[in-house]
Amino acid sequence: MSRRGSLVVTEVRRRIMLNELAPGAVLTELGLAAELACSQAAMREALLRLEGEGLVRRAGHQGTTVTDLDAETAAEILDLRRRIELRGARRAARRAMAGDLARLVGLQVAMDRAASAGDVWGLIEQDIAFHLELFQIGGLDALTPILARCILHTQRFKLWAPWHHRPLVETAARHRVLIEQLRAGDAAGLSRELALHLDTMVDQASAA
Amino acid sequence: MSRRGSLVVTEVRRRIMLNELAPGAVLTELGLAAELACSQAAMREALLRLEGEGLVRRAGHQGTTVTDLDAETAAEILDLRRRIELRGARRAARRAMAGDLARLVGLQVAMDRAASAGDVWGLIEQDIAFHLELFQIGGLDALTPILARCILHTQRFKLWAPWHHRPLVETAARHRVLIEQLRAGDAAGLSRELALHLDTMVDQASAA
DNA sequence: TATCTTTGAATTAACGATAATTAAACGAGA
DNA sequence: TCTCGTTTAATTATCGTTAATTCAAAGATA
Repeated sequence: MSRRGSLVVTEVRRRIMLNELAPGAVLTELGLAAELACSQAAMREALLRLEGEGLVRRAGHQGTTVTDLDAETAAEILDLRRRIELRGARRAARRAMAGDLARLVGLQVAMDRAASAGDVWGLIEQDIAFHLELFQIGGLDALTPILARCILHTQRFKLWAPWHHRPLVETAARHRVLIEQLRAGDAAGLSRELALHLDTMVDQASAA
Repeated sequence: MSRRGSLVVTEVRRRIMLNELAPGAVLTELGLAAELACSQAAMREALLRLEGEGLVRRAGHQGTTVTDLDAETAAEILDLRRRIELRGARRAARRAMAGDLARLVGLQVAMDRAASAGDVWGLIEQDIAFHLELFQIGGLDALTPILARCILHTQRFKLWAPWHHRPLVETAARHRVLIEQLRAGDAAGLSRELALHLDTMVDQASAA
C-alpha cells in the first residue's frame, strides 16, 4: 500500500484543504514534484485527479492554479449536498444491515480518537468517510462521486472560513445520533437529524 | 488545438458513449494506446479523465473497465440534472446578455447542421455544449462540472437505450423555444420549457 | 483428492529525457 | 512614445524504458 502516487495526491489535497496552498496559488508540475520528492509524471497524475475534484484548474502551458471559493458557491453546493444526502439517507434507513452499522461505528470511534488527539485533518477525513459510507448504504452508487465532491467542497469552505471553532470532540459526537436513527430504521428521523446536522454546519459558517 | 491528448480522450469518450466500447469491457492502457497510435502515458491521462467523468472504473492492477448503467441510476441522475439546470436557468433569464444569446444561436445552428447531416454524435456534442452554455449564463460556476457529468450520463443512457428514435432535426429544433424564452427574460417560462424539454427526454426513454 | 506454493504472464506505476507550445520580455522601426 | 515582430524562458505534453505489483494457473506435497 506504499503507493507513491496515492500518497502524493493525498498530500497535495490536504495542503489545499488546509489552505497551506491558498486559492490562486500557481503550482508547477516540476516544482511541486521536487518539493514532494516524486517525478513530474506522478505529480501530473495527482494534479489531474485534483482537477477532476475541482480543487485546481489546469490552464494550458501556464501552470496550474488552486481554485477560488466564495460563500455563495459554498451555499449552492451545500444545498445540493443536502438534497443528495437526504435522499440517500431515507433509502439507507430501509436497507441498513448489521455490517453497515458496524462500519459506521468503526468510523465513529476513529473520529472520536482523532478529535481527542486534536487531529483536525484526521477528523475531516473520517467525517467524509462516514458520510460517504452512510450514503452508500442507500445504494445510489452513481451519485456517490458527485456527493463526494460536494462534501469535499463544503468541508473545504468550512475550513477556509475563519470562524470554524466548534470543539472537535463535539463535532465527532454529533454523528452518534445518526447511527442510532439508522439502527432504529427510522427514515424520517434519520433524514431529520441529518438535515439538522447539515444546517448546524451552515449556521456555523454564516454566523459571522 | 491539435493537442494529441485531447483528441485521444475525446475519441475514447465517443466510443464509450456510442456503445462501441460496451459496459464491462476491460481496457488496457497499452492495448488502447496501440489501437489509437499514442503512448501509454497519453492513454493513461485519457483514462484518468474518463474515470473522473464516471465513464470508466480503474481498479488496481486488473485493467480499466467501462462502467455499467441502469435505468434507476439514470433516473436519479436525470432528477439531479433537472434540479441543477432549472435553478441555473432561472438565474440565466435575469442575466442574459446579447453575447450569450448569440453564442446559443450559434450552437443552435450547429445542431441544425449536424441533424440534417445525420451526424448523431455531432448533434449530441452540440446539445451538451448548448445546455452547459445556457447554464453558465446563470453564473453558478462551481456547479458546472457536476452538471456536465449529469448531462453526459443522461445522454449516455439515452443513446444506450434501444428506443431513442426521435428524428434528429426535431431534437435540434426543440432548443429554439428555450432561446426565445431566454431572450424574453421570462424566468418562469424558460424553466417551464426546460422542464418540459427534460421530461420529453425521460418519456422517450421510459415509454417502453 | 485437496491445499499450498511457486512460477509466469499481464498490467499498472514510475522515471528520465526530449519535443512542442505558450506567454512574456525585449528591441527595432515608425 | 507606441506598436509590432522576434527572441527567450518557462511549462506542459509526449515518448521509450524500467520497475513493481497482481492475478491465475500449473505443479508439488500431504
